[in-house]
Amino acid sequence: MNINQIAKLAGVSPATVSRYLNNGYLSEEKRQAIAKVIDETGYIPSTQAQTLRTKKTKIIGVIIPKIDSDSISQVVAGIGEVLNEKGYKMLLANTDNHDEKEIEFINTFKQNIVDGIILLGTTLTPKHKKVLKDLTIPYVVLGQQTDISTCIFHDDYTAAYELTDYIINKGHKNIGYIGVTEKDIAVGVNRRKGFLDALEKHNIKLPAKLIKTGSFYMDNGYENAKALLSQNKNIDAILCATDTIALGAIKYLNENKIKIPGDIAVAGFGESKSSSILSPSLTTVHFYYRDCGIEGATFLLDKIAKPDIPDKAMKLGFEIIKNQSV
Amino acid sequence: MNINQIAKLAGVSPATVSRYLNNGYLSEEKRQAIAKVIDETGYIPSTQAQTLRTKKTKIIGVIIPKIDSDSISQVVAGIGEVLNEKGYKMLLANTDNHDEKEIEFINTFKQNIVDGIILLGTTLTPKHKKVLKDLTIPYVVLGQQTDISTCIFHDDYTAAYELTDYIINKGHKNIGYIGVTEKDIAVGVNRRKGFLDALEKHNIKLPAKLIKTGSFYMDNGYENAKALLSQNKNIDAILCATDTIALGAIKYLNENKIKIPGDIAVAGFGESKSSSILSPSLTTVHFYYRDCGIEGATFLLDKIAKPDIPDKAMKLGFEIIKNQSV
DNA sequence: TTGTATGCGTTATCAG
DNA sequence: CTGATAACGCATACAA
Repeated sequence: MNINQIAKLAGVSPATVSRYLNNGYLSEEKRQAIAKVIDETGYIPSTQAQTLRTKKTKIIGVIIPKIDSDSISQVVAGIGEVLNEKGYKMLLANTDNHDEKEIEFINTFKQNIVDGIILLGTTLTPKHKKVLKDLTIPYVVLGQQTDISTCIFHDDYTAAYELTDYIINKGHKNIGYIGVTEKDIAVGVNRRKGFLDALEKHNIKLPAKLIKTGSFYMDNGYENAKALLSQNKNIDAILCATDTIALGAIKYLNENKIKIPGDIAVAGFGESKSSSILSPSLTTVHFYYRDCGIEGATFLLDKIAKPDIPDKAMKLGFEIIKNQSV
Repeated sequence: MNINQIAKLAGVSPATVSRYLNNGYLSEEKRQAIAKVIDETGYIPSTQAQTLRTKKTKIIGVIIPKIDSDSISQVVAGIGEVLNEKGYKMLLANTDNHDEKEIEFINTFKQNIVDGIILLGTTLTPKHKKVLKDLTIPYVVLGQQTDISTCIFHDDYTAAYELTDYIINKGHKNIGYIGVTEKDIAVGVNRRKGFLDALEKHNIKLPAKLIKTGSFYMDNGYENAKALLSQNKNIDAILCATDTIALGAIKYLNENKIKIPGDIAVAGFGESKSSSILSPSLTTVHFYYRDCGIEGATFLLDKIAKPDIPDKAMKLGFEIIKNQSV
């Protein structure tokens, strides 16, 4: 079933049917005739052919580092909400934390199959930037600050600074830190810097063995909590770069009957769903993930509609969630 | 940049370039000439035009009820793994638990834009079945049993039966149940039936006010735990249809200083990430979510390649995770 | 082994 | 307001 057959059945030209489908610049009479035929036949226009002509797919590519993460799924939910509402679809690509795959996906996407790209960034290597700059379709970066395009990110530095300040004011001085790779500027660098600067403000010197780095997964927290405790007998708090990592640390502490926060205080970032259910509940930072997705998608669609609107960098706020673990 | 220009630059016909791109039925000489031009120009064939000709998009539509769920994101991760490997892309549609939206998405998808559909089912109404049956492209249903197509699902009934049996054998007799809508056969009906049958085996009669129903979200657990406790003074255990619901119940119990499992035992389904970190850790059921996604995607791609392979129904196993909350 | 010609289903242009 | 016609970029039957 195609537009020609519909035209024939309705006694009009294909062009008129096309008008009916789009602008709708035709007489009431023909409109009804066409409507009737389409209703009877259940005709659906070919998206491919439309795309071939219009160069618009109404599909947005979304690249994420992993799917089973509380924070990321919230961002994706926010994106999906906007896209849905505006009649766009979402092509989801999961890199499983392999950053070369991001480049691969961007290259796949630019093969005319998406109208725009949303990159939920972890690392932005020079190679990434090169590929992105060569992109002719609009894109936004979420979660990382960058000057190459519009980005919407969180105030990781201040969040870490204030959270650390809070922990210190609660009487903790020997604070261990479990972070992630510095290739991730937002989570790896900024959160750690906020932590260190807050310590400095309080004139606390940190021995190197109180700082650990690992993956984004729970076992990082588990293993490095173990390492921190065995290497630092005076340690009285652990700050983890993400809630997931904090969960791993808590698991280790629980298994070894170490009391939280009595023996060791623990805090994380991201306000994962379980943070409020744990006992003691986890002190953490609320970021506006859903809003991040909504803002990003909204801007991207705007940009697609009006390519000349200027790029922007948008920093979102945060909220310290003061729970029982500190 | 299109195939004609490449052909001109390489001094061959467009058809030859097309052959180079596909079967590759040409002389070494021309092959190299074309390769050189493509390399220099960075030419990428138009997916749309290819699709318009071949009717293949290499895109699979995946419809899910919500994204921010441990279990669903695992299934999606499994699907993504397979699709990636086979050069397919994933169009993700999130219904936010509105089942009419599923139908909407199926209708959108069948507009020639996907080669197949994976439906992560919650409810399969007659309307759903009608729309699915009309579908001309292959599809599979995950998480629900159905006879209209290939489905891969979990043994919810036996899991609930054995888990309940375990709870009873641990000395609990006044067990409350917090479930979900019966429109969801797998989670709403089968888990509850397994629960009730296990009680019956032990000759335990259950007053109606020990059974509650609500949403898939934490507040269902929270509110209904409150209701159960206020209405049943002898209650000594609560079985929840999902871990998320159990987390809500635990939150209520914690807030009211009710000891788990001393005063009330709690169990759930799905082995959410936090289940092992909670203290006490949550007794739950491990389902093979990732495998479900992998199996589903693999079968779907097989079906696309060979449309005449027969449909099948595949029931996956489970494992009771005996933790401290019971 | 290669090239020519045609059509996939739609939209845009332009004349009527 | 409407219709004929020409693209969009590619793959394939067929001829060479």
